Amino acid sequence: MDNLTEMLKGVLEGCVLEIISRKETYGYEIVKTLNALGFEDVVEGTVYTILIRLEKNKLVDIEKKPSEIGPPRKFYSLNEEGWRELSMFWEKWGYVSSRLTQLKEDSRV
Amino acid sequence: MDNLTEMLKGVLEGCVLEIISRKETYGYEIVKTLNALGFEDVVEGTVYTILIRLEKNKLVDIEKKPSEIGPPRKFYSLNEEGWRELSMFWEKWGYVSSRLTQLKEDSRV
DNA sequence: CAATGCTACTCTGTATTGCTTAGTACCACT
DNA sequence: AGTGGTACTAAGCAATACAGAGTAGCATTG
Repeated sequence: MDNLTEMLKGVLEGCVLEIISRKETYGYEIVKTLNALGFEDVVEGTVYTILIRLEKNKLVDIEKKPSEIGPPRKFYSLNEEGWRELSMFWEKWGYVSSRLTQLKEDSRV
Repeated sequence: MDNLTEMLKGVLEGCVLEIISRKETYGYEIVKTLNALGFEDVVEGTVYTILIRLEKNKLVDIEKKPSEIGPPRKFYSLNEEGWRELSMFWEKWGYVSSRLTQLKEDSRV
């Protein structure tokens, strides 16, 4: 799927929160997870800026750990505020999603 | 629902296209339609910038008509390219939407 | 006829977000 | 020494939605 950029605004951060919520993980792995999920064009630069934002907004805890196959990794996990934010994200998504679905369905009547 | 701003990026234009596709309409009415649809905080400034963008991208035909209850209205209708864009929008939406749903469902397993 | 309120459009500037591009650096393998 | 995969950083750009102010037509009310 081409050029989803604009449509990903506002949802990509939520996806990253969701991925982190599953298990402690790090930037590079998050990129691969997103790619595997179908967001194939999401690149490192994008994810790292999101991670920095999450850190600045105090939604994550961070722990640096060495890796055996490369440079050290920064592991992210959600803190309490992060869980709240994730919950709010899904709530918003549900709202917007249902309105869009409704709009689309109406068009077929 | 509060502060959907970021999540509306990339979908609001599609909503406007969809609304125009139903019947020839004008900016002010589009705002009211969006508000009624559940996008209550969408204001005129936002819609008019979208309409100007649609015009610039040659996705709409425009006709100015007088109104009996106020200033004249600029009526918008989709041209062929507009219909193509609308179709692409729903395709993209379907894609993103299904990935998000999948991500959310996975989290409950 | 002045004031108010609804209708209707225009314009300037701002914040946020994701993307691009480039760079640094660690490690394993050949 | 060179290559390729791993892993993070950082500066600048483009697109979008929003805020806020202004202009203007028309109807109703006092």
